[in-house]
Amino acid sequence: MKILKPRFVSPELKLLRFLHSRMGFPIDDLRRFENLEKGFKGEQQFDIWSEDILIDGLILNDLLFEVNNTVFQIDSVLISQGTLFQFEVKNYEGDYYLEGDKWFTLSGSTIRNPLHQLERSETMLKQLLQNNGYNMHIESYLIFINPNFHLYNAPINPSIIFPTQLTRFMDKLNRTPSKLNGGHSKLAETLVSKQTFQSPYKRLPNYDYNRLEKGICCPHCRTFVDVTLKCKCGFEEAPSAAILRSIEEFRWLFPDEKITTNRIYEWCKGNKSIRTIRRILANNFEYEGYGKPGHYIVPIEFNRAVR
DNA sequence: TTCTACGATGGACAACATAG
DNA sequence: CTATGTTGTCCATCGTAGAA
Repeated sequence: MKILKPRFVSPELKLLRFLHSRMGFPIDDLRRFENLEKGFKGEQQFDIWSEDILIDGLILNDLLFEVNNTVFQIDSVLISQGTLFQFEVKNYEGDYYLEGDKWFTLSGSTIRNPLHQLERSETMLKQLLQNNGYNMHIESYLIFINPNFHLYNAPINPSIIFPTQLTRFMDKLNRTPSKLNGGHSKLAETLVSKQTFQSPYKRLPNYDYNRLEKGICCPHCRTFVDVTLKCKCGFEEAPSAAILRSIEEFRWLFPDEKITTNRIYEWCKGNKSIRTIRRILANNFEYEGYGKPGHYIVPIEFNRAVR
């Protein structure tokens, strides 16, 4: 098994992390942030689990497509010789129950039926493949990755893989006969190239520069560090690395703002002298202009998703 | 161990470029 | 013109790696 497209923190989650350390969130945004964070943890767990897939196959993670003006996302795809496996990973924790085809948490709040979500993406995926001249057999699975998940009134549905079934499901996957050829790589490339991009900025809470807390955040625990750049969590960082990381955060949060020495000095809230900031900027980036309109050219690592 | 040299840092200040 | 922001230079201080 080969991972053709690894999983990264999504731009939106990245932005939310940057923002969350610097401002309070309205309750809806906070929930959304926590859900994304939890979902990502689940996907990471799934990635660890999927390392044991030993068949000749290709894995593509986090695919985002648009078919018929509808956007859908797939957590993970495994291309084998005869079958394209689609995995929707859920990191649900605790007790849930089913009434008919309605899903509830034990406290009684209703959640979106993940099976509908799964069927929907299978339909769309099938169509996407057909549009591109493929007619591959698709199998979709809903993977509950968290061992502390339980579903009362669970139906007998082979598309659902509960935590206790993960090992046997893996065995089953590994018994899938599979020998890939160039066509499969072509299919994988097609899928990667047919992706769509969504602006990560649309669904963020409102924020403005003046109301964000300034300073340098520890990349691990996301709390502010003091002038020593030694975090309470034990993480320690070289000055230039810390400043460059902070510039990166600023760049993500304010893609249209010009990067100047003073701006970054203020953003890092005097953790380092303005002279040091300038030196680090000058050592790492091109400078354009002079005086008031002068600024550094800091490349942004994503260019299709901006705005 | 102590000493030394060097690079990184930071303060002060003058010179320069541009917006308004 | 002034205000703002950047650059370059000079110089003192600090921490540390390597020499003595």
